[in-house]
Amino acid sequence: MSPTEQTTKVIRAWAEVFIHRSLRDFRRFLSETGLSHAQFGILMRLYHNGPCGVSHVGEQLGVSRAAASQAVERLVQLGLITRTEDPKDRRVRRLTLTEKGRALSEAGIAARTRWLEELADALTPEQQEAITQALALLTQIAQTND
Amino acid sequence: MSPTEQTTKVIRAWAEVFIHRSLRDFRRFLSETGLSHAQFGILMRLYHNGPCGVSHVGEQLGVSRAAASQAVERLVQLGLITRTEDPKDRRVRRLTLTEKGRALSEAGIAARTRWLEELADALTPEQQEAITQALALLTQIAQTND
DNA sequence: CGACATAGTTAACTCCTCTTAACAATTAAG
DNA sequence: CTTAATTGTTAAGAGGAGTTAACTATGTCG
Repeated sequence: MSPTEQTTKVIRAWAEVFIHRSLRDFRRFLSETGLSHAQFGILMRLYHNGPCGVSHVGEQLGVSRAAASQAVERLVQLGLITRTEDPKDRRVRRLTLTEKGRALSEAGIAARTRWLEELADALTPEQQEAITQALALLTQIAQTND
Repeated sequence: MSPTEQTTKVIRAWAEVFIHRSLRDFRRFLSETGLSHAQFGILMRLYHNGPCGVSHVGEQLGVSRAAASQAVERLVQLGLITRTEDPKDRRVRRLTLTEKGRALSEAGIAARTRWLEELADALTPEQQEAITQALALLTQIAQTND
């Protein structure tokens, strides 16, 4: 069963608003911190999925190992991640977020979600409840469908 | 009244999923079309707000007029927008989407929202209805609060 | 008209990030 | 052990996209 035309329309309108607002705030965050989009992408990878090697970062970003290595180097110099030797395979550099890196990751997430949280302020408790249930449902289905 | 801890948690989880999925599909779209993020941003500006001048594009992107002019030049060469003289003020180059540019804008929007539409497929009609109402409400409030 | 402001373009330069290629270190396979 | 594969780094160079400065064309105002 395909979504109705009405549902599709609502979804697209919502997506437009979401992307527009999130991106605007996120861009400001990036320019304040001086990080590039790709650099923050690496932080998010480590934040969500834990430590990994340099090649893995490159694959996720769709760039060569060399480019990934260079990007990692910049983040290390900024004190956002650390490179340690993996005891199981000493060829691998295990990349881990520092405290500073973790804090910055969370600040970035907050920058993208703050507008939505503020939006929730404007709702009645009943509306908040309905929204919460709807988003929780969508999130749950999305995570199992990924 | 601030949103409850539970609401905040749900919102953040939802935002994470939304950004992750949308960005992944959108990145693929960009690499397939060969457009940069900023270039697509110009298309979206024209798609949503109609024709405008070069300086206006620069302001929105937060770059100099020169940079905007160069970006516009690339889009013109790609056949995505046209530059015509504004009859009211002949200094101004009126930037307009071509048919190709409009189609590409819509394809980009679709690329970012398709996963969500597919998600709606997996819902019961009652769930779809609840989601539709919730998102419509959020969209409406967001647009008036912007 | 004449001085100044505004819209856009172009040139020269810088910065960032990518690529390929060569390399070192480590592990896996025959 | 020897050879091959894998992980990561480094160097050299290409390209994208930004900046400032100079310039043209047009509009505004005293």
